[in-house]
Amino acid sequence: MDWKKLADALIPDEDLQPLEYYETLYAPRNLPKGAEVTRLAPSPTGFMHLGNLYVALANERLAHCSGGVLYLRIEDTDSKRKVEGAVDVILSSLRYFGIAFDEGAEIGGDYGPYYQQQRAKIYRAYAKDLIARGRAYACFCTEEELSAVREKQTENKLLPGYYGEFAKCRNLSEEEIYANLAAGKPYVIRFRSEGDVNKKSVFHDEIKGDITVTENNQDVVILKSDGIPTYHFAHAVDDHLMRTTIVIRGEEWLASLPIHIELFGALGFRLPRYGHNCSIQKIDGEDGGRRKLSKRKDPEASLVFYREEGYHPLAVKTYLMTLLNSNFEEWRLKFPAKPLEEFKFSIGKMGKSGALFDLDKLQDISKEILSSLSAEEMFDFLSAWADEYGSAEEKEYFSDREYLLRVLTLCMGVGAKKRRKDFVTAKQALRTISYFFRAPETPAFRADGETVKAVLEKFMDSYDPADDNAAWFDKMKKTADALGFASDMKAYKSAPENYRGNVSDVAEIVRVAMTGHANTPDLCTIMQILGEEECRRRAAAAAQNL
RNA sequence: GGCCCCGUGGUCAAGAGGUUAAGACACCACCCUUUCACGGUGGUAUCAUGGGUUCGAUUCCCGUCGGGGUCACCA
Repeated sequence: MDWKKLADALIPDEDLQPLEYYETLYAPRNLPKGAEVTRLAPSPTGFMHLGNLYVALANERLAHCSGGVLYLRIEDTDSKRKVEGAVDVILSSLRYFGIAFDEGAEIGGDYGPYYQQQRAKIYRAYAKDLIARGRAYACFCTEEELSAVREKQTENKLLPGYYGEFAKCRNLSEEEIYANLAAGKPYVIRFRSEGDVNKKSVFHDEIKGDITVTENNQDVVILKSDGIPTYHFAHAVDDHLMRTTIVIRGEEWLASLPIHIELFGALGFRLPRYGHNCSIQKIDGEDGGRRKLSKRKDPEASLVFYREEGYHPLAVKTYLMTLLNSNFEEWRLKFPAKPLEEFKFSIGKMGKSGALFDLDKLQDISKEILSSLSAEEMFDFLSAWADEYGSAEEKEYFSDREYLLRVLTLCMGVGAKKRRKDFVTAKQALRTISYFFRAPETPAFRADGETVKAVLEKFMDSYDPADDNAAWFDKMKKTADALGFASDMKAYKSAPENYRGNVSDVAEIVRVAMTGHANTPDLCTIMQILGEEECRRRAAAAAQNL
């Protein structure tokens, strides 16, 4: 068989470059020893998964901790799944979560283009070479034929797929091929595998360690009938030409590693190193079964979720880092003020088993991150969130910068001995401080109406906005004493039956009347911020609505 | 089902042939406290299972079980 001629017939493009052209155009990178070249290779489906960020972070840290390069390649080879604006979703997610890449889609670089659609000629050149060398062939099987074969294989408990005796088009005669072409039958290009599934070998995965790989025997499709490559083929060509040194990807790719190994070999490429990262899981149902975070079932699988809820990007990143490198958390606790870029990320510290998504942990980290912000930084963070997701009312909070800054300073405990950690997300923070902007709707008191009324009346009678904290609290105590509550906590504790309650119960009534909440920062300061007039109005309203 | 990966508290996990088996989150208790938080102290709780190797195994080996992934002209 004249394979050269066949290659010309199957891939008739006349404007293909010889392979040496690409090899010299995309010369090996000139980087210091140990520098890693890693990549982000999302497909533009319009959906960014937490797992995307997880893997992105690992690749980013690996590149930048080694003085290497991180690039972004858009894997847009599936025309059916392509979604308008999806690249923007990718770019904006990476920007929001602070994953900075050095070259790639939208910013360019020496190894582009970085959109696979634009690399079609390159793939076709390499595929043509494979055909000319007898390592790839045209397959004219229809989808129906393929699924019929697969069904039969499953029925007979055979390994499903296109291989060996089931690879009908593998040994088509020259006449048959040209007849099919003349008849205009659509075809795909398949790789001619020389592997044997009975042969196994040990492969070193950077994360999993030594693993057993079974040789590939599948004649996988490398060019689809539209002439666009499949993932496997594009991966081999691109990661070779872009000179990727290490590929960190989800462990769902482990199963196709044998294909990639054979493909790289047939193309004469040196295999990059691989690290297969386990995916983030979630408990499913009552039986305690685990599964991957699912795009369809779990809102928290989507990166949009964290943005809408107003999680600080650094909180999400920090949480992911704790999952990625087991010694990260220890480092963070030791150096709370250091940026996470200073942590020495190590691929060897990546876990082998899939972690369960832990919202509690994320929230704890979020509190800590937010409590480390200055009032101004918090203002900016909240403002940016409100711009995009806040209600009209919440957007109004930002019109008086001075006022909001006072509120934030108090609520965050800026300047106090200890910072407060009440804020978890932007959304929750804005809800929490809403009482600074409007009276609570229906304050819920634990005490009975009579008591509430008496306390509010008595306290507001003596209230003077000019009082300092001590004077203010002194009046709170007087109110307590006058109404049969203990003002002295020790006295109360030794004989609680002698009192209706203690000064904290009295304070709670005023607190709830002012804010609607039983838990707030220092009440005295809140009342100063609200202003005398507003405080009297709220006290009166609360007493009236009982 | 075939193939592959994984298995230390509820969760993330450190760990080593001999340890009182770290730490963090969550939970509980107490302390601090004008409430709430913060903070502090303490506590409950873990080596999936059977068999080997060994003086000794949670650690090494094999089986079992359990969980996960994958078997496309999707990535």
